[in-house]
Amino acid sequence: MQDGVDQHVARWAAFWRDEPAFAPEVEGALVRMKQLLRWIERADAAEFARGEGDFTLQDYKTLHVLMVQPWPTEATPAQLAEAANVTRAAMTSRLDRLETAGLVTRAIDAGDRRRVLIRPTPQGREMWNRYIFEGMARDQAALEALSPEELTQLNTMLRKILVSLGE
Amino acid sequence: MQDGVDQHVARWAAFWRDEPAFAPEVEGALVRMKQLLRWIERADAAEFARGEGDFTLQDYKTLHVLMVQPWPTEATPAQLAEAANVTRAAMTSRLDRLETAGLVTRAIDAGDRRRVLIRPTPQGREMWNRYIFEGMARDQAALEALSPEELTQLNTMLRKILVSLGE
DNA sequence: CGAAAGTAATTCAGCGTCTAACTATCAGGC
DNA sequence: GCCTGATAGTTAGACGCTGAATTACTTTCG
Repeated sequence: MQDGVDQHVARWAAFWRDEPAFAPEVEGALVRMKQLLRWIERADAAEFARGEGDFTLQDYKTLHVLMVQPWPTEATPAQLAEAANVTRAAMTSRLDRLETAGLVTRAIDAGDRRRVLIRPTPQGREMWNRYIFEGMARDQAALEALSPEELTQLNTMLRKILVSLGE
Repeated sequence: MQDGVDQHVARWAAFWRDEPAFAPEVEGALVRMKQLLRWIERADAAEFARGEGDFTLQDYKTLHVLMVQPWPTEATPAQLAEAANVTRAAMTSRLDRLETAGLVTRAIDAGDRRRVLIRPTPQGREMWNRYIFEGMARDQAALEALSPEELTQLNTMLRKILVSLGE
């Protein structure tokens, strides 16, 4: 079996025959991961584009990184920014939108009054529930080509990598 | 062995005990891939942040999707936009920058005069060469936790997934 | 042949994100 | 108890991206 990445990699393997920095299996794996994640991203975007409301994929992702926090479901803007991979400034404006939409609340931390604690409202939880299962179903469909054993192996390898990177 | 994703997944596994849409191994694999790619992205960004020139990581990525084209190294803006995962409008302005920097050329396709063919200049090729090997070395370092056999297995699984998605 | 539909690149307005201040609060040293 | 330095969040201005309209060219078909 072969995919588009194989051809791409084969071309460079021929070109860089004696170049130790070029590792076909490394480049192949990374390009494939990028393509897979992009495919899922597009599927998610398509789903939200269909929806007529003004609840965007970006809003959903912001809400998601909050809902995924350990109990009690709350976090500071800085933590959410880190989890969402955006700057704190960007998170401020994202939270403004979610707050005015009534999906999250802002509360000053009594122990450290510089900090702000973000918590979901009941409507926020409900909104998240409305999309999370469909999203997970799409994720499952995207990986359905793998058997449970293969999926476990895949996780084993990825886990090794992340542990080696110090996460 | 366990990583941060395991804890995260274990929490939700307990919460959604009887929810078929939640597949721990699926969510785990996707979150891990995202984290790995983010780690590499940050390493690349750090490298370019050190450089004092006005050649940005974004410029590099744009140049890269061009250099990676099959011989002869040329492509239309639309192809590059697809490869770089941005809109054509965005690619237009990216190419403006590269063109004024003397790294690529624009030429009207004689066969179809609506099309524009982008080609690297010698300076463009040299600029790309200056960064590509360091980038690949970082990629290799990021995956060094895996043995060659594991790397092959990893690619086998990712290939299966991409083929099943129709790429 | 010539009109209509399609395609490629570009331009432009709107908007989200980033960098760099700025404000408020906390912690440590004299 | 203050001053210094660090930290959390927000604000302001610049920049890049998106989506829609525009221009130029090509293809299709009556």
